[in-house]
Amino acid sequence: MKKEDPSCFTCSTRYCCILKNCERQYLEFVDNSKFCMTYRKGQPIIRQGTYIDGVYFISSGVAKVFVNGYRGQPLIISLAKAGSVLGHSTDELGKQQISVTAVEETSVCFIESKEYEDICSRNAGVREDLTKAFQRELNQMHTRMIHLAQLNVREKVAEALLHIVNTYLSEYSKEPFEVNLSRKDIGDLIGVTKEQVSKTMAELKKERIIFVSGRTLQILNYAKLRSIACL
Amino acid sequence: MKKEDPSCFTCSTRYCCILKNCERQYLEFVDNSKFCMTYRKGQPIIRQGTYIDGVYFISSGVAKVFVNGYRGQPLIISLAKAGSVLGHSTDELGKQQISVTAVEETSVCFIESKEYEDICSRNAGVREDLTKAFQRELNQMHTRMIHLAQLNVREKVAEALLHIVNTYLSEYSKEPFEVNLSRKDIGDLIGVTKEQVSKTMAELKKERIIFVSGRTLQILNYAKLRSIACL
DNA sequence: CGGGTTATTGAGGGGCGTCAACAACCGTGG
DNA sequence: CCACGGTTGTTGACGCCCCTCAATAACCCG
Repeated sequence: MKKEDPSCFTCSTRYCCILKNCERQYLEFVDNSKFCMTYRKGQPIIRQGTYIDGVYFISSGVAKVFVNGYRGQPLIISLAKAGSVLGHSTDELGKQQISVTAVEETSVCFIESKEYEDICSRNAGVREDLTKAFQRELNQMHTRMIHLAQLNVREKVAEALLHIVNTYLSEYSKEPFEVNLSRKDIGDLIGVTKEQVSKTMAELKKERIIFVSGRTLQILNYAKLRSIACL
Repeated sequence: MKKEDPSCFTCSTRYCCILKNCERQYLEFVDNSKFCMTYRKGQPIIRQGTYIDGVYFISSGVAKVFVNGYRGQPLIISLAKAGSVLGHSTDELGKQQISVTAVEETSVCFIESKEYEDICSRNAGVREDLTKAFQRELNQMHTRMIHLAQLNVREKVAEALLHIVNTYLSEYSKEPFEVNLSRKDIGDLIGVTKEQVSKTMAELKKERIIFVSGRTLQILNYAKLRSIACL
């Protein structure tokens, strides 16, 4: 799984929360002490219930972050992409509270807790960025809670599709792309059955708001989709 | 609204996340620079969209933390009690993303951002505790998301009642107590209509799992209630 | 005591989950 | 190359859960 380690200085996520305001000397330190790995489609990166003494940063790819719900139903908490931090969702004892699986080929960098804390304690800027990252994540969870609690299926599916596009395409773009998520996965993002996802997507296709064929997705009318999703 | 300020050293939340591992000299600093206030039942403590340059700590009372959802429907994110931190849910610019309202008489201490950051930068212990507090909050949100996404109304109501008891009574106790939340509020905790809350509570009462009369609540059978709530 | 808010309860209807049958797709092996 | 089994996606029928609406009751505060 090990690959030649890329440099932090030329990383595509050079301006992510941990690297952005890190002083040069510490960045060198990170660069030397990090481990890099690549996971293939479907491979687990983190398993709920295990212990990991460190933090992962995604440098490329897409992964699904999920928890085990009730009656064997998972709930996908979020889709992680380049720049996302993984592994800080632990309980008091450090046990991972979430699972992460690569949705497509995904490269990550691993930094040990000790080093990670060291950098935080010495870099006010990094610390601040990390706090902001936590806040951003909390706000995202609040937004998702509102969606789960108050939207109907059609609205939820629209929102899920926008979430997915946002993960795969850097800017809102109208080009078609390959979604490596099943209908069940999309449903697990929003607490809806795979059948309802299928039906709703067929509906949106008929209305010319999206184009779908298998796992190829294309957004034809962002304005309409956003208005359906109550955004 | 101002009252005589109580001391941090004798605070009932002396062992909360910010005070627990704070070095004595900084605790004195906090003690001197904090502002204390008391809000009456129904009074807003924080309003979504405003700017607050600091953080609140609840020293006593209960408050509801909520966001504005769609179609005028609020969603209650959590119930805050002694030891809870308020005001760190901001967007990039520092705008508050949540509202907080006192559910019963509530006392809070306010610390300015500058001082708060100062303490964090000088106290590794406090910093660690705050990170843990963030993690705990994120995990709680994940759990609530599963509830919102996967439970039916009966299960959700059971869970809401346990959440409420947990807020009002220090230990799981079977004594009756006064809930200063309307049926609508309870519904807004779980994304359910007030009518459904009413009906389900009547059902649970008939089954001798709880006793209710108006806003007086008593849990008669914790085991049963927990099993209904999938906990 | 009366007006306003809150709670209770019932009737009705539709949204959405469940189930099932069928179609499409994919990788494997003959 | 096609055959074939397994997984995934699609579509329809059915029924129940839960939202909506409305009427009545209980409560609170002046």
